[in-house]
Amino acid sequence: MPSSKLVLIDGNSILYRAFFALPPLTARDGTPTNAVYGFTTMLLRLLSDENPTHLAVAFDKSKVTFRHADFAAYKGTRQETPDELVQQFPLARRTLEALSIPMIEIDQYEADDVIGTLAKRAAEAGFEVRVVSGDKDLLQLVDSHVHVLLTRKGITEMEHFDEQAVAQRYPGLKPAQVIDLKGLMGDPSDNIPGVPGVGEKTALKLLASFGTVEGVYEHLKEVQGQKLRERLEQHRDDAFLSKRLATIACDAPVEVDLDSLRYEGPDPARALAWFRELDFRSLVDKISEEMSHDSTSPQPSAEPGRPSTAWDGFAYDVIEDVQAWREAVSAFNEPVGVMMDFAHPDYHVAEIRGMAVAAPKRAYYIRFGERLELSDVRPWLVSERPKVAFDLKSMAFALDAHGIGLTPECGWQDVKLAAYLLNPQDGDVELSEVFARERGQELPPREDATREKWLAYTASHLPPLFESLAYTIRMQEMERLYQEVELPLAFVLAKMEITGFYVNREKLQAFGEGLTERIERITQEIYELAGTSFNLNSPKQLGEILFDKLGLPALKKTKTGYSTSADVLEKLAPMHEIVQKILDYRMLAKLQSTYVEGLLKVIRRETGRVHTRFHQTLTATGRLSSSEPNLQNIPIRLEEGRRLRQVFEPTYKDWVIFAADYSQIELRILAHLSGDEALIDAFRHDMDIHTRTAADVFEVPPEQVTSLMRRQAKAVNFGIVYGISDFGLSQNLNIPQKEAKRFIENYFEKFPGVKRYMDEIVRQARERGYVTTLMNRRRYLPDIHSRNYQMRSFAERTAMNTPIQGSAADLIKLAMVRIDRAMRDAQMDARMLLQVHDELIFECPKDELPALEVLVRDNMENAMTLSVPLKVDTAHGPTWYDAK
DNA sequence: AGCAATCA
DNA sequence: TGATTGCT
Repeated sequence: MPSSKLVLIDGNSILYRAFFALPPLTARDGTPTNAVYGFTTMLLRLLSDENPTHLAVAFDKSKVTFRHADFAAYKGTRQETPDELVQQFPLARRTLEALSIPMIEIDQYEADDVIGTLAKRAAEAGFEVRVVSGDKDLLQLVDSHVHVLLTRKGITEMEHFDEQAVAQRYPGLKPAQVIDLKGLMGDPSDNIPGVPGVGEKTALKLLASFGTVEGVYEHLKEVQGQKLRERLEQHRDDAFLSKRLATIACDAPVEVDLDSLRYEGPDPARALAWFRELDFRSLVDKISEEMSHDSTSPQPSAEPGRPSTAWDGFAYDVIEDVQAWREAVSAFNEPVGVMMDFAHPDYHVAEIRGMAVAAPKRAYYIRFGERLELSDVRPWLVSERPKVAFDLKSMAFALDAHGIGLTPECGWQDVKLAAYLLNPQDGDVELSEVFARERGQELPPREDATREKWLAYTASHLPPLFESLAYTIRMQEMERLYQEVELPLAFVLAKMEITGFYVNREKLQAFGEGLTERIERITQEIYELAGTSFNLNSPKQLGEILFDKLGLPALKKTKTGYSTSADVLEKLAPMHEIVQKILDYRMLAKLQSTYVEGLLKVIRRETGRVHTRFHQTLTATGRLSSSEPNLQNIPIRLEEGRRLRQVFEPTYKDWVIFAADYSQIELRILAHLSGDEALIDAFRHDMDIHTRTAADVFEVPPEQVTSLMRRQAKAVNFGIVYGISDFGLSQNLNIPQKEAKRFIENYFEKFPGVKRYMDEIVRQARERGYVTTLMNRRRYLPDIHSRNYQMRSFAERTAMNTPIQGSAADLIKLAMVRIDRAMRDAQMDARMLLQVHDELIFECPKDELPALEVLVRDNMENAMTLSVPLKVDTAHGPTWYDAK
């Protein structure tokens, strides 16, 4: 049996060294991390190089120690520890916690003393001991079983000192004489005086002759050199004091049992989660690599028939009959990873070939066929047994097509959702990207030939992956957002996608035919006015016609040429009748191509409905997005486009479309977040907020607010929500930037709480590197420190906008989850169809309308309690158009 | 501010 | 990929 090996680390010394040895380094949130980084890399290096059986890190507990009783000025010349280092001590402690490494500190004693005491005890108990520090004083501890590792220039480079190495570094010196050396030399860094004029050379010579400080003074007369003798005589007390100060107390009251320092290796999930939080990317890679190879850390066994973490040797069993399935699944008593084997890359094509079910130590591929059907695994899929998936919404969608309805109560967790909450800026990511980011592991390529193995392999990794994500989510206080909002919402969204929205194809085609006629007519008119035909859809050709041929002024340019955007064309409209026709053409063409043709393409033949996809893990703010088709941008502003909504009908004849939207949700959230009294007051009195803003900003009574004033105030309110810039507002209102600036200044004067909030949130973003929403959804803003004005300003506006937009997203998502549950509880037939950021669209039988209205309004208005009331407007009608 | 779709 | 337009 190999002997026990104890590694003792001088935490303070290493952190101090690391801080000054490494360039500045910060986490995403701006916290300095260079010292912790060095500390951690050193720890990991030690673990792999020394392979300790026992391990501890010692810290100084208090500034005042027993040494100060002896010499008040001890360490008196030390500079104040820099703030950037002070901040890192708690991080170092949490690092040790994450790595499960014991920490020791004792009142009145320094880390040295703890180390000396433990080293001595351990050596007596037959341990090999390694002491790690940056402080040469520790060399006094060296003996045949205690070696000292001193950090070299960097931090991971170590110089190994045994007795021989000490004698080499200080010619002829024994480790025990280190204190005598220091007694004579002193140590300016600790304000230990020593004997002035005695340096290392002289001290070593003296000690070679007389052994100790005591020996020197006993034989003072024999010392060569009168001046030296005089100095020694004069500073006798200093010499003895210095020796005492340098002497490590090997009898400190350390009430720690050596057994309790036994080191079993870190918990990989905790360690990785913590390193991820610190943004130690290279360490995340490194440690996951080490853990998958290091035989001392807990690993799945590599026995025959059992999976190892490595792809090549990965083994899994194929299950094809009910009996084997039951046996396999009943043997799991831990969270199980599940990967569905879709026959098609699009989950809306809900064909399922099989599924992988695996934990780190056992993996199966379940092949569906005659002897085992999906319905056989249904009880397990809907049970409360803990199961981990990647993209639950797609599973819930596909399984529903096979009569298996997953609910939030079914014991599922979702790696994709968890990963999104931790890094929303990455958008919709693949499983392989999460693996790469969280574990530093490359996933093998997904190939047809190894499909089943790939699924089993990845499934086996899902549970630990989820564990580490969940740990960080808890640390960032997003557990409620995950458990009570995003996770249950996935099931709600799956249901909405499954339901779809009925589209009256004939109406839509007729609408399109009307458009075609108008487009043809207007195209001819434009060609006549231009005197030539050209591609109206090409901004380049259009620009040539307008600005070169017709000689209209080019008001704005783009990177590639003239700008022909709507705001430019609107200014040119009075100058030539072709311009308005082009604007009309643009509108009609948009309606035709995007909405009529686009919608017709995605109506499902079988259902006559469109089944949009809601992306729950895409936006940086927490909003949903919608695609194929995007039902979140169906026209409404202009009547001609709005009519398109007439093609969206209820499923059944006697049903209606019901819509409920939050009134001024973002400004209400701003009122709450900022605590601005005027804004809060306005909403408590349910005023028309734009009129009220106009009255304040233009200093007139509300009755005298003109429509222009209200329009301008409305733009200011928008600007405020988006994080105002005078440039942006001037563009919006088509006014000089100076005037826009005055509007904003006026606004902030009337709403000082808003001003304070905006300043504070930007300050917070700078300090922490991120901003948060009401439910602690987080968004990192690394550009907030950019030297580039544009990028920095953008980050600042994002800092102002994200808490507002993101909190609104939190709010409506929470409402959706509750509404879904309430509708199920009440066994209603009504269905939620769409979410459009601040509104929800339903279809329901006419007779359910009153109950649905109450239920929806209640859950939306009371989703959260803010300092202003939440107001919901509702409407209904025979089509979406009529629900206004 | 945040998205998606279309076209060249 | 960029320009444009649709939505909140």
